[in-house]
Amino acid sequence: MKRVTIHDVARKAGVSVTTVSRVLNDRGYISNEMKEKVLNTIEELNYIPNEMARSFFSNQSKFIALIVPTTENPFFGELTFHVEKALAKFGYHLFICNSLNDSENEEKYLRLLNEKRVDGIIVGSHNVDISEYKNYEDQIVSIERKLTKNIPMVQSDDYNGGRLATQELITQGCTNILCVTGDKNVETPANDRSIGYVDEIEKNNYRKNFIEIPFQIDLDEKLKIIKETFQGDFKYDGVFAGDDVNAKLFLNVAKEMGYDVPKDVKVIGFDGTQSIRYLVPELSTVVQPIENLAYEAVTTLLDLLKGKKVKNEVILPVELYLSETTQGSKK
Amino acid sequence: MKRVTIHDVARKAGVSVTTVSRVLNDRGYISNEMKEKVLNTIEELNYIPNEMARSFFSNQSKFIALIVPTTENPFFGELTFHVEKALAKFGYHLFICNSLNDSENEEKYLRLLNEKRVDGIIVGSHNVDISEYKNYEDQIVSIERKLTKNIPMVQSDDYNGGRLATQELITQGCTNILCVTGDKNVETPANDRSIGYVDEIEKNNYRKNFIEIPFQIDLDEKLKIIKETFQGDFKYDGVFAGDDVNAKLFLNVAKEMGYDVPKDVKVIGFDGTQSIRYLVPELSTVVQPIENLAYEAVTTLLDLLKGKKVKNEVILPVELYLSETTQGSKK
DNA sequence: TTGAAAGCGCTAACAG
DNA sequence: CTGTTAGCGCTTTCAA
Repeated sequence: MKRVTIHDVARKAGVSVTTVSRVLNDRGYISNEMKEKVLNTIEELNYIPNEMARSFFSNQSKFIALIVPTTENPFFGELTFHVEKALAKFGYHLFICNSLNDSENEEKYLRLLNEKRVDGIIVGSHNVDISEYKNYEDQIVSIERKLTKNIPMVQSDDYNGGRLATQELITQGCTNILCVTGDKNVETPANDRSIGYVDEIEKNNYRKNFIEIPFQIDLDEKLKIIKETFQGDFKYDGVFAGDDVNAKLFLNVAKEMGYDVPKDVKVIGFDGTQSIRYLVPELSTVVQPIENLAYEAVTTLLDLLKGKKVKNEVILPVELYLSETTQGSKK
Repeated sequence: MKRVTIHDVARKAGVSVTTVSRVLNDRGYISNEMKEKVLNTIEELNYIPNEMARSFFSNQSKFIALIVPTTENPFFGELTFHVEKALAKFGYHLFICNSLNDSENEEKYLRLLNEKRVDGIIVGSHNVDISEYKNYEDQIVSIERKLTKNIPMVQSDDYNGGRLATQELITQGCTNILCVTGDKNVETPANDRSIGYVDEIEKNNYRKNFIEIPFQIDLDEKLKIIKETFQGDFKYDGVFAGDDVNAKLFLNVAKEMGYDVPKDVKVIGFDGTQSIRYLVPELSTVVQPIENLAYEAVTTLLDLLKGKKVKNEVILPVELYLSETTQGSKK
């Protein structure tokens, strides 16, 4: 069906398209009489402005891309939700890209975003050669990921989160604590979580123990890695699990192996998504301010696009949420 | 910065813009010589076609909207993920709309989608007066929601899922089974889940018991409704929970109240998202084929847009996944 | 206070 | 096989 255009409105109202445009955008001088006439005609014809034409003309798509490994993961799922909400508030729309942490995917998306002329990009993914992003320095913000010196980053206070979690385990009497990390060769503030762990462990002269579980492998593989921890004597009495999914997988394995949490081993996760807090309420965890992360990333990016000066780094505080996996049942 | 356009390429290559366009789209006759010259220039100038201009001209945004209550919910989160994947496969992009099941939001989105000229809409939301959607009958497909007679719908075999779950509970010895439903006055195939329940219960001459938990209320309110079930004597020995989130909330409350699952009461959920299967592996549930739902919805919609004849209803089979909440620990 | 006309980047008749 | 030209729907000079 043929859509009604600004010309149709102009003709019907007996005015010029310029006048209609003026009414539409509330710009320039218009007599009330004209304005009303146009408004009525718009209503009558049920005219809906064509944003594609506007975008084309103004050279602004009003789309912001969010690149994440996968929205299937609760953390990125909720992040996505809040980013969309924040963007909508400012009249922008979300263009979601699931990179699956595959650099080829990510490059394809980058090309696509370029073609689509998205106005800006928020990166929460962990891949691709940083060089690719250099070309976009004036329209990128990252979340929990350092891309280049110049690209602003928004992150949680990962270091402090690591410390809080480790401290708590120690306070609860743990002396041999395992720290689960992600890919160590990806430079991300999430690594600071283990630095926080290390600092607390060293302060107490305990032993440091690590296992590495790359984020992008599938859940069965993660399970396998965790199970290997239990081969031979399982000697840890505390686990700082890096993220909540790992933490819960760990709980599952521990249960299967007949270990009692928190009696035999205490566990603290990281992220504290709403899904986890309701679906796995027994899990103690470090809660990231996901909604704020999203909001800060969005506002920082929009400021950047406006040419404003923005902070190179925004660090938001985390909070320890304690439950049964560290404290025993609270009944 | 000024972007390089097709004109720049044409000028530099010493050809007409038509020729460049032909190369770009691989249309019409071009000599290899020309083609190569153009291709080289494109490379040299690092020319990236402006999709906004193309969309504007072709009147196709290549965006498909997905309207869901909220991607925070694991089911819709995973659905969104798979819809994006399917769309990408066919060269389309996702425009995500979180309606929060608020009809005002949903109408605002509808207006926006109209302005943005999205090519089609997939509705997985549960709100808004159906009348609103009538204007889009030729470009809408719904998932698990009947909108109008003419709008194609893709759904799981909810009825059979309800039967399977109820049967299983009965087989396991339950005689007084509670069925948790959503909003009964929203017409959705999810209601067929309780019809399946009813049919099985009646076949066995047991008592029917219902509680209603609207989807859109927040999780604390859901918890409250569930807790009320436990006021006075809790008399059920089986629960068919409508969806997995409700099921897990139920498990949490039962545990808190000192009930043993599955000894005192057996529980079966519905949805079987990957999140749930890994984060709450003990939960027995009816698994929906989420990825297929997404894929069918996308292909049906794209066919519809091409003017092809499409099925008015696609029903995909579900599968019962049995675990500890019905069968006791499997150790 | 209003309108005519140019132009955003691209594709597609149409002509050569 | 290649180029000229018009036009997609809108906004914005510029002139009246």
